Formats: sequence, C-alpha cells, structure tokens
Amino acid sequence: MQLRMTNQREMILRELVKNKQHFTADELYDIVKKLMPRISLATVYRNLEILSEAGIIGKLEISGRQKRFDYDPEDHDHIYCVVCQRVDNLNIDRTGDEAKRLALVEGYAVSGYRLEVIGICQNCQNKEKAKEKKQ
Amino acid sequence: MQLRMTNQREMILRELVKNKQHFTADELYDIVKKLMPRISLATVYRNLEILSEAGIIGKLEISGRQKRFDYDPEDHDHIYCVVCQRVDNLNIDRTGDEAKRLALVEGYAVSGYRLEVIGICQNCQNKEKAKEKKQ
DNA sequence: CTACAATTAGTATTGATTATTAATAGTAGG
DNA sequence: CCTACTATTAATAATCAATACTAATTGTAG
Ligand SMILES: [Mn+2]
Ligand SMILES: [Mn+2]
Ligand SMILES: [Zn+2]
Ligand SMILES: [Zn+2]
Repeated sequence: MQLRMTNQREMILRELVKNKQHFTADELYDIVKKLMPRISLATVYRNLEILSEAGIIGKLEISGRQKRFDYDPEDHDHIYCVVCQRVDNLNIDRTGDEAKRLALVEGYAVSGYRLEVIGICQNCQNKEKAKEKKQ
Repeated sequence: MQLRMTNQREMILRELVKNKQHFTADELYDIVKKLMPRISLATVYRNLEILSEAGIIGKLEISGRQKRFDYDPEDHDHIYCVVCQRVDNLNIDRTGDEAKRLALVEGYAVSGYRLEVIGICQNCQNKEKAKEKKQ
C-alpha cells in the first residue's frame, strides 16, 4: 500500500523540490513536459495530490487563487504578491498560537490555522517605480 | 457614477444583512429567489461583487472553497468548520500585527493579511459524539 | 418626450480541477 | 520465463464556480 515511485511521480517531485518554488500544477506541467514530453496534465495534478496527501509535499490553497504546491511539507505561513502572484515563505513562530486559544471561545475544536500576508514584492515595487519615472 | 439601488441589489443586500451569515452566492440566490422569483443567479453574483467592491459588504475568499460574502465589511478574521463549511467571526485584535512587521524583512510592501482558523464547530462535534455512541 | 447609460434575465463560455476509461507497466508467485 | 493482479498512465470528458455576453428593460438627465 506504500506509494510506488514511478518515473512521472519522481520527476514531478524532483522538479518541485529542485526549483524551491510554490508552483501551480500547470506551471510544473510546463517544466516537466520539457523532460518528459508525453506526460499528461492530469498526471501532474494526480501525483501532486497524492504526494501532498502522503505528507511529502505541501498544498497551498490560497484564497481565490489556483492551488500551489510546496516543496516544504512543514506547517508555515506565506506572503504573496497581488501583482505577480509570487508566493514566498514567512518564518513566523507557530508555537504561541493566540488564534487557536481564542477560537475555543466559539465552541470550535481547532485543528490549525492559515496565515496569508498580502503585499507587493520587491520586484513589482521596482517596476512600479520605473513606470512612475517615465510619466 | 454612484451606485443605483435597484430592487434586485437592495433585496440581495437586505437578505445578506438580515440573516447575518456568511453566504455563498448560490445560497443567497435560493433565499432571494423566493421573494423575487425571476432573479438570475448572474445578477446575484454581479451585485455581490459590486457591493463588496463598494465596501458595503465583505468578500471572503476562503482557501479552496466557494466565495462567501460578509454582511460586515470591516476587517476581521474567521474560523470555519471543515465538516459543514460553516463560517464564524473571530474577534482577534488586529492592531499589533507581527505578521506585517516580519513580512517587511522579505522586501514586500505589506497591505494586509488574512487569518483563517480551521476546526470543527460545536454542532458537528455533537453529531460526531452521537455517532460514536451508536457504534 | 428623447437620448443615453446602467442594469437585468437568460444563457454561453471559461478555467481549474476531477473523473473516466482503455491501455500499459510493475510485482509477486509459481 | 509465464500468469494474474494491481497501480498507474495518457487522453479526454465532465464538473462546477464564476464570469462574459447579449438583447431587452429600466432609470435618468436634459
Ligand atoms: Mn512554503
Ligand atoms: Mn465575517
Ligand atoms: Zn510581485
Ligand atoms: Zn460544522
């Protein structure tokens, strides 16, 4: 019942980990397709799902966006750019969770939380500044 | 250029505020349809979008879920039930934002954040307990 | 009134994701 | 090496929330 490491699965995992980015399924599909031209997009979706289910990678379901997959399966938070959709890790300590404590007041059994910080990345800030100068 | 309050728009807003819940567009459509049988689902979607754009209601884009709309447009956080999808408000102070401070380290210009606490609501906990007893 | 702009109902389309299916490949025994 | 079985795949169809389109209707300002 353990997962078999097929060529496709291995390739998908390797490229995700190697690039250390938070890819969407189709971004990763484009990368893997170059190395394995006959691979199907559905295979990428299926294996990303399986790998995240197995705890080998992480899945980021960012509000109102395409799903992204994370080379790091450990719990951590993210910041994302509203301009270019780039996603980066945040290293915020997750031990003293005020959120969890407060939630208990509502009668919920809390299992976790997700923190998404929203902003504009350095790159996009620079581009915007360059544009302003032109005007 | 200000927004016209059409019958449909007014009805959608009234029912959202009256029920004080975090409805999806189609949940609200079902409610409004009873009072206004000829209304179109697209009209509900369109007006919810317009109303949230105007800052009259809030929009909740919860990770990997259908969008929900909030009778309260003020910034606040939410907890949601993984079993029944119910969404409730959290009243966590949003003034001392460690998240924003840390994010600056990464070079981002931070505009806000979203905190989603995940758990099981009282109701669903009770149902699960009842089930366990039966076995 | 008249002309123009905004809105609507109804429907089609989009886009991400999941499901289906027939073909292929890996595996464990004999 | 065979055989039977299971997992996986490529390709494609289906799903589903959300948005776009379009012709008809309604509100508004002169
Ligand atoms: Mn990450
Ligand atoms: Mn709320
Ligand atoms: Zn950016
Ligand atoms: Zn519940």
